Amino acid sequence: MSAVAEAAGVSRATVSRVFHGSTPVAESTRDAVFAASERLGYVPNVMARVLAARTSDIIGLLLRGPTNPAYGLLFGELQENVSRLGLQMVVVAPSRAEGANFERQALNRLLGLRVGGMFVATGVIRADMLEPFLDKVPVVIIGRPESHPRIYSVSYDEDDNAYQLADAVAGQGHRGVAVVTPAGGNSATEHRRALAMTARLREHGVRVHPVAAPTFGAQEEGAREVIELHRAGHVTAAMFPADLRVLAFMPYLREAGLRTPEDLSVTGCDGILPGIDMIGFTTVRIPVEQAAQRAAEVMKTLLDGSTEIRHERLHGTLLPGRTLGPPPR
Amino acid sequence: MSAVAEAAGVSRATVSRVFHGSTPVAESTRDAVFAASERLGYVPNVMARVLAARTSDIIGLLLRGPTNPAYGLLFGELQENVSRLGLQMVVVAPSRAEGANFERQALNRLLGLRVGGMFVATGVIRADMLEPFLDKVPVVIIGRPESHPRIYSVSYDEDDNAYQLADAVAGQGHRGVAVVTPAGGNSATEHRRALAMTARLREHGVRVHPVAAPTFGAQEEGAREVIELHRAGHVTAAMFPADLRVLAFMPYLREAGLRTPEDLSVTGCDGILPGIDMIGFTTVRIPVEQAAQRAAEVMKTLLDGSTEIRHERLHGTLLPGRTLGPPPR
DNA sequence: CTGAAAGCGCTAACAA
DNA sequence: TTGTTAGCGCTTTCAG
Repeated sequence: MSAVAEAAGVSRATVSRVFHGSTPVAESTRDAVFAASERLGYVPNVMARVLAARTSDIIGLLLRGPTNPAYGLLFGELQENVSRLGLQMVVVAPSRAEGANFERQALNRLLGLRVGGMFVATGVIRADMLEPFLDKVPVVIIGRPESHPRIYSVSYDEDDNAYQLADAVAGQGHRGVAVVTPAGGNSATEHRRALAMTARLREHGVRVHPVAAPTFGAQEEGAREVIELHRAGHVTAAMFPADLRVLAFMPYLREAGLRTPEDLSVTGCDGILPGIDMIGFTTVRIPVEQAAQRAAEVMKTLLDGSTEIRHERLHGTLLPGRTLGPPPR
Repeated sequence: MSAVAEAAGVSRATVSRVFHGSTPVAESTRDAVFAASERLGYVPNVMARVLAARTSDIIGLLLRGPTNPAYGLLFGELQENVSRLGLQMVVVAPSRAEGANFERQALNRLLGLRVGGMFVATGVIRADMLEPFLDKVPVVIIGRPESHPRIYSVSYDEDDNAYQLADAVAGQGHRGVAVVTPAGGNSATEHRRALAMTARLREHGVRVHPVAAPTFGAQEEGAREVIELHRAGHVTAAMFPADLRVLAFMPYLREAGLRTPEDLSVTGCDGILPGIDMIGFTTVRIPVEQAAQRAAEVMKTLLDGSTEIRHERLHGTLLPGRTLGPPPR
């Protein structure tokens, strides 16, 4: 910076002003500074800037499982929206290699960077873990229903998603349906979806057979039970709380010599997977793009001093596919 | 920090030592410091630390298109490997909203953070753009063939991938094949794959019909031409340089009333998409996990002072699927 | 509109 | 093993 200042024949303070200053700078000086920094290849040191300014326009994203296409999409969309608003974004992902409280580690990594705001898109960090930082950093939780009175959240209306699917299944005339139901501790979202599906189906007078799917990460959990239920003539359709689960289920179906929807209808949820339309899943598409946009907008207002806290819920849209048909006669 | 120091009855330097110091600290003092910082909720300021130490163990990842599942997977795997080696990682993604040279912007964001090392996983940043920083920061390019004498790279052997697929297609007895060939400026990788496929097919004595696919992002580019070529009886198979392109092609195929592989065989490349096996694409699976592992290991040695530069190429494995069969008679 | 000077929170010799 | 003392590169009053 001193080099640039010297080359441009001004003080360091002026260089600073040219780059970020609120104070006006003479056109000529500005040009001189830009020219000099260009020539010298000057890249401002963000660390020093943040340290001195005690504030940062870098906002952090705590992202669970970038491997999951739904999170990948969220990342991409947030990035677009955030930079459209003139903010910067860096991302950290928790890693199991970081030990027991690995999500905590990732959170600290972000906090250590003294980000100016935080997006939290992970199921496991609990709201009260964030509490100590609320005074220092605006936080927006994305994708997970949250009702903390001091934390803004933008999430999906999972109940509505489930209802849409349940209505579609019931509407086809199915009277016995398997609902794969993951434990709450593993995926709050999937758990909730499954419960909502079950409730709605019952309202329709459908006989529901819940299938437990306790293990985290084992997407095929419950597959055999579903097949059994079908064999025994108890169900003509199976509802899964996530597309990836349907995907994992298909080989079992094929192995059992069954076809969908002729023998058994199946539905998923998410609608994000590229090619989902090709495979033809009946599913609900969650509005990731919209969530990203809202989250970015909200962050902006929060950074601008707003203190209004809301918990927004976005609606998904039913994606009719060929895996849902009427029950076999 | 001063607060902690005071509470623990030591100097700030000692607090610093307890947290990161190479110098030994008495057990008792260490405990006192930890106790105090726990009580006061002290989170070290990474910015200040980096500024003072002039070095950082945070390594940055410049990631193109997190929306693409292949990049998402790379992100996830890198994160695991990196933290297993005791390093931290932050990620930035270029955003088109950042204007013309948006990749440049993202690069600067990373440089501004004064990361201790950089992974570059994006097709567009040219090696010579990185040159000015090579002295300051070790750089590892991932996924893109690179031969810069000062930049380490870990990439996929795209020629070999293409050969495997071409051999499989030729082996089925196809004598006329369409190869969708994107322009080099858009995706160097896909361009290279297409050229290699073409060359290999020709070695097998196959008649190749290149189909230009100039537009970036329009995955369905070339679809109609392929259909035409088939209609005219020129080709019995179509090779695409990426799975996503195959995916985009399928609706056209269906619309034309054609089936695969009975009427037309198709192959892709990447093998990353969840459900790819279900769809049954014939493709090559690129070894993302292995690339991530190597990249992390290499980064570690580079940070430890190694200066050895190599350009590693990893082999993919053929994923036979049901979209490739013998030509119709 | 611009310069001087005082830090931001921390590390790294150098002494003790 | 610990404290003292300079900074790291930048921002921000406060005067001019």
